Amino acid sequence: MNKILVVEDEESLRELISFNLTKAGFDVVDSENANDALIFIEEITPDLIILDIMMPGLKGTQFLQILKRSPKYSSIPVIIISARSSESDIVDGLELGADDYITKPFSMKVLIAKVKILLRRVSKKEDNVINYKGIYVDIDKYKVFIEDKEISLTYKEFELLLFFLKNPKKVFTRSQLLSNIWGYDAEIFTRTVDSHISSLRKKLEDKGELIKSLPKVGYVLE
Amino acid sequence: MNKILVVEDEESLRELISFNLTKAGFDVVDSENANDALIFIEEITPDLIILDIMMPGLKGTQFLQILKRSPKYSSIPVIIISARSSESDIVDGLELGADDYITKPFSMKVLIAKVKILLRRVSKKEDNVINYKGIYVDIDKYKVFIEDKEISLTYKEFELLLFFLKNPKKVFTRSQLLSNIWGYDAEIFTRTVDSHISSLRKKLEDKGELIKSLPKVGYVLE
DNA sequence: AAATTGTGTTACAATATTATCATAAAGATT
DNA sequence: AATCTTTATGATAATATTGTAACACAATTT
Repeated sequence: MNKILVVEDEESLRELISFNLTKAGFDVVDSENANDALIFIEEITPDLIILDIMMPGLKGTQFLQILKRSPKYSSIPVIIISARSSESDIVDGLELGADDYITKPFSMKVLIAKVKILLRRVSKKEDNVINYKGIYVDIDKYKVFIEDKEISLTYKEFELLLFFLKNPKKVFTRSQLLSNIWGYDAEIFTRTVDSHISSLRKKLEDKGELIKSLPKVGYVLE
Repeated sequence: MNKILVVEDEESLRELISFNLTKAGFDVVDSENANDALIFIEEITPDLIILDIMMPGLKGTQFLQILKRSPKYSSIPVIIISARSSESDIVDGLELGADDYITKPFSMKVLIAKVKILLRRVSKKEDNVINYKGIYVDIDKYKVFIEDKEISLTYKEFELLLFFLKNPKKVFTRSQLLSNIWGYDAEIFTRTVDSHISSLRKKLEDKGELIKSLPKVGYVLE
């Protein structure tokens, strides 16, 4: 999730922007002045900054200069918002190093679209994920969430869950599971699978009920 | 010198834009329709495109779609110019993949400032610094700082850290790390990785805890 | 040449995971 | 209902993995 820092002195506008960005799925931190903003940048290193250029105290322009001179943070994209819409204001803002300039009043949808564009180039890698009935698995990260709450699985539990998720509604015998996940060939009589199913079900909480057992056959993820 | 392709059907505006861009030091090619523009792109591969979205013949939107679907040219930045200024027009244009949207009538100075911004970002060579959760790496200088304090890493430790920083939160097996950092078929035991992880963790002090080990899987930078 | 540094290997203790087993629970069959 | 079969699950032992210090050797520096 991308982090956005909103620097705006006017409370109602700051809250409106924060609310809309949060709703759009961003992780928002806001600051009512540029001095605090500099501290936040150190702390959270945002992926993008929305900056009101006219503020009491440290001016937006000064803030932008400081930011753009810092090798550490100069690459963070900045969108300026400003009530001033004259040609020279816009050109000045952009020449200071801002990546976009939006004049007040502005549309939240447009702001969000512009935020997305600027972030598009930064985070282009797509995730390898599976989402099935409230079970969310990020395969590359080895992470599992049930209804947005992360749970921790062991290797075998993870592999087992992943196998079911890749083959939902298909019934597997214990030997099939053993050969696919454990790599065993022989038709061994063992309760090992049962045992792992049991602990997986418990960790999946109510989603555990999605793993059904079919007597005399095996297991399915419904 | 940067090459800019201007796609605009209205002759007077096309000439005005071309004239101003040329005066600003750009190498301009113009096209009065989108079909021709596609040919120019093949021939000259411009660094940036200025596109009127409403044109007879092949529409600007269609042109943009074709462009953005082409892996070869999808990264060329596009500035849309349009008489339509409604919120939905702007959002649609941006979502199609444009990098900016300017409504007619517009200021030439602003257009040029925006062109410069987009070119600045493209021409800026890929980041040679990484800043992640208090770990700051200057790749060219081979320097690593944790919370502004410089630490000294060996070559392998540095490469290992860099690899993790470039792929944060992704889990890698020891073999993956070996092949990515040590080379193709380095005849090396996987426990070597553990060893290096261990020393890297120690040098990273409290940040060392960001490198997590996943039993039976590998390591991740959280 | 000696000292230092970087790297890969090994050994062993500390951890974590997994398989197995015993027993309970559930379901089927008569 | 009684009996038999199958599944669930917790405890525990067995196994596998990981962390790290120690060491050897090569490369580099002094």
